[in-house]
Amino acid sequence: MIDLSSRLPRWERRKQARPGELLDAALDLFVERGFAATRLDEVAARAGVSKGTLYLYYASKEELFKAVVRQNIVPLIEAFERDVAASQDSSAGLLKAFFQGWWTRFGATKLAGIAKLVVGEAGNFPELALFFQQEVVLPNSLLLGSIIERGIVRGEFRQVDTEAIVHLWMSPLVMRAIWERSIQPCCPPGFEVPIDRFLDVHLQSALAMLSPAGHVAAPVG
Amino acid sequence: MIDLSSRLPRWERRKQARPGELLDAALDLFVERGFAATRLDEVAARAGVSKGTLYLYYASKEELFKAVVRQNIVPLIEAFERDVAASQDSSAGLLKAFFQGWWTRFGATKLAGIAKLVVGEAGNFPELALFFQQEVVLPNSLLLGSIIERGIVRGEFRQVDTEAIVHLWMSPLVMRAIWERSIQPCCPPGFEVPIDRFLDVHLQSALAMLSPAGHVAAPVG
DNA sequence: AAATTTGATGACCAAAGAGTCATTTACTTC
DNA sequence: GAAGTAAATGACTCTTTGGTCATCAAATTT
Repeated sequence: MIDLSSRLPRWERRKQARPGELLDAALDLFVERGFAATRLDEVAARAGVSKGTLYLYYASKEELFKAVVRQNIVPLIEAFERDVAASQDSSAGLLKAFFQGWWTRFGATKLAGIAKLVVGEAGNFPELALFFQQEVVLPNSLLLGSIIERGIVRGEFRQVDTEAIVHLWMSPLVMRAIWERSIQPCCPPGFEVPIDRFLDVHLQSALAMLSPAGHVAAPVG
Repeated sequence: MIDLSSRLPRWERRKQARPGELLDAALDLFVERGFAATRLDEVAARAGVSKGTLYLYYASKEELFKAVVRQNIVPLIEAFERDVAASQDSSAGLLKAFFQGWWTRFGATKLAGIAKLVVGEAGNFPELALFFQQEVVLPNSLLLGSIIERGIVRGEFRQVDTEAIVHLWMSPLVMRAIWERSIQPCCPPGFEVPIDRFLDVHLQSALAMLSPAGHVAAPVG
């Protein structure tokens, strides 16, 4: 005997809520498994719907991924840009805020998993890599570059090779973020360098190089 | 009409040569496509044999990968260690040689593709990540650390947080190597910072921080 | 030159997984 | 409350691929 009176509807129509729920589920799974290894069945299941429903809202796996980036990372960068533009701080303080802000708002969050994914799978999905470069990497590089140029213009920093420096200084941040999500979790025993110590040394090295009274390194070899 | 007299044997028995040929083919494909996306059929085809033959020599895809690393990267690091141990140069010169040697012998070669692969797929293949960490990353870090310690002991460098510095200074090298094999190839138009300029700025920054007369960065924030 | 050994093959299997679509059913409208 | 709309389903197709194994045939031995 089945109790028909208490039967719940098998599903609900929730056109407004579905896209966001699917995007959240997709973010989690893309970050956990990468792009190729994420199963759309599983994304749908985590969002509480069937795979067919997912295709109702996103035309393909790639479109789903782009939507995840657009919802989560693009606005983050835009907020970052506004903060920098509005800052009244010294350029050195702004630089410190950039490094720390980058880490706490991006590097330390699950969003950094997206960066790892793109780097690892760019070769197999060039479309996604191009999209990420244009929407995320480039704006971020320009932002850091603008901070450095601001310092130079104001006479707070000495003249430097801004373009090279931007890449040089993003490297430790990006690398650390990737590392914590790839090899490190597989290697439990070793005590790692705490992030504070790491960021500290990084900032120290950066400010040393920008100091207008900057010393000259001894020529080598 | 088929000319039977010129018919070649359908295959040859070449127990000695097969493993090396399979390893070379596997290296190329792992680097091109990554671990998960590399097809064993294709590895076998590139080595001129069938998939069944591949399994005659390597028990699984993972074992094949480990064999590739053992043959190509492990000896490279050992040679590197010998070079450093035998060096009569100043510690600053040794450091420069390490950065440049790392780049020319590893970063600029297809072997760097293996590093990209491991970073990107560590989450899905923890065994491989652990193996790579132990056989490649750790020895490399220890080697760079030993150079820094050597300089400190000799009084050529000031005291620093060696552990943090090792990670900080490997980051730009590894990141650049990964970058050139992931996102950069997808984004043709932009002129990139040439590697010489990049390594130059990197070394400059490193030596600045190690200088015994090292300046003190102005406190910020 | 027959018998034996073993390197090599390729058809095969089972397990995924991306994307499709005929059908069902929760809501809306009148 | 009947009819209509569209949100949601889930079974299905088509393809791919790691790994197996019965069989074949090139060397080697006797």
